[in-house]
Amino acid sequence: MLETERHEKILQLLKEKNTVKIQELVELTSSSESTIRRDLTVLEKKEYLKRVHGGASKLQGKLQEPTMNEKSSKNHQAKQKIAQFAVGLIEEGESIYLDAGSTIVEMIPFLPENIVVVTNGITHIPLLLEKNIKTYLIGGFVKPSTNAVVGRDAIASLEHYRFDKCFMGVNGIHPQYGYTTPDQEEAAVKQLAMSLSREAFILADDSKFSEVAFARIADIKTATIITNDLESDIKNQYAGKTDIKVVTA
Amino acid sequence: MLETERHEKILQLLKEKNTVKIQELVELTSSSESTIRRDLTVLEKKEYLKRVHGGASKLQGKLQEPTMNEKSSKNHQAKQKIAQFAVGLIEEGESIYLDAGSTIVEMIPFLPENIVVVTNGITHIPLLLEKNIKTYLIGGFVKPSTNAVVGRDAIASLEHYRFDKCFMGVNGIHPQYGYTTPDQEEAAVKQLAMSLSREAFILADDSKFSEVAFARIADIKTATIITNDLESDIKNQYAGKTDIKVVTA
DNA sequence: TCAAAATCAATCAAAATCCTTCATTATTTT
DNA sequence: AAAATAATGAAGGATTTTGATTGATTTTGA
Repeated sequence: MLETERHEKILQLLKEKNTVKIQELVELTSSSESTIRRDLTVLEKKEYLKRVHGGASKLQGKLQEPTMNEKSSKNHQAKQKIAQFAVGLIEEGESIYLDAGSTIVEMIPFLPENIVVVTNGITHIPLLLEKNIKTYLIGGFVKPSTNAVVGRDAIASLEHYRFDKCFMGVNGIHPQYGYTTPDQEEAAVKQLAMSLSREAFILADDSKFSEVAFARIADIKTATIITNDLESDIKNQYAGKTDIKVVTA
Repeated sequence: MLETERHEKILQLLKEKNTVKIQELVELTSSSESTIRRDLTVLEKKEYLKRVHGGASKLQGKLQEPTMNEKSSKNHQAKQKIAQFAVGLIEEGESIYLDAGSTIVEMIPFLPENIVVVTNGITHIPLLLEKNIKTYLIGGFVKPSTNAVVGRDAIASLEHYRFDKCFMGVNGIHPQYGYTTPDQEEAAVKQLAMSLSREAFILADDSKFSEVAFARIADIKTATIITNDLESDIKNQYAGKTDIKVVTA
């Protein structure tokens, strides 16, 4: 691989995440640990980043609130673990639907090349193209707040496709009220995408459990949940109602 | 193959990708590794790019623009004038189709708010949203090199809409062969968008006249051309065949 | 604090890329 | 048309990059 191409990927990921682990970069670039270490050394010398034990971090003039940092990075780590696990379920040659949103975007760096991705998330596109993944975009109204494509035309556009697997973020998971999200139009798109998939997966950290948002997407049993460690009383609530895959962080 | 033709291909790809591998260029130009290496050496000396182990990368900062600029910056001013004139044709409340591509993107800063825009250019989206313009995106395959949405699904997606006006970039304008562009799939999308519009406008600087590219979009008379100053012999060629609006720069 | 685990730096052989040279093929000039 | 000039592709050895291994260092968790 081209030296600068790898450097760009590293800096790109760092831009999104503030900190990166060596192992992530090894997988992202499919090169060896040694190579990544050498890259980091070079990039540090050029003052593009700061090396830290275990990886590298953004180099910024002012440090942010340490409490904020600690919390969000922990949350972020959980998200990444979940995303990485989700990608592990994908097999070569499959066609995949990726929901718009920050939960799902974490999957992209880990995706294999030989798949077809359909998405309604415009912000995913550059990342997908950078990975040389065949990418299809749903047509329709672009919701300004989230850069997600929704509405009547999005529904019609979706009907053109069928998926092996789809991956969704949601705002609420509840044993009785099912999966929910605040926006009615996004819910409709998610619902249809799920019904067009052989298998549906919900990615959610533990904070989403027992929450209920305005618009209902689907019943709890229509998807497999991928989440991080759960408290045991929550686990019991869902026992037998649907598959839950727990990623231990 | 002509030397300059290869050089242009190289620079073109570099523009899109930031970094290119030798092997990519070998395939793209179907010439040997040696030749590509020689080309890169030449282009580096002219400060069009930077060689790196494995290929070449864009040189960033100030150098890249000004060297190119004898041609490009003059060209850019013309493009802007043309774009501004085109926007002047739009009236409040109209529904507009904007083609993907660098010619059309120049229009966006001048657009009024109270219109509806449909586009197949993903890179236009953030600019449009920033201006609070109601934006619809065509669905379909995302062409990596141009970030344009094309293909069968794009065609189907387009059929949902009707436009008051559409604005297009093209690569060739010829009195006999009409409007042409290098990519067959993009041509199909342009063609349909034009036929869905009450009025169609082609934005083109004078370098596009008398050129012919691979894929035909439409006959010369199906659109109004917006261009900068033309030499009089060219003007005569088109006299009576179609409307030409000339923007004096 | 200490020991186990993880991460790191240094080294070296293998692989990939690069440069030089030369014969061959195109293009231009005469 | 022939000669001169320029561009091309292939082959070899030189150089750079890479990945694996080793032992040193740092972090982690009891």
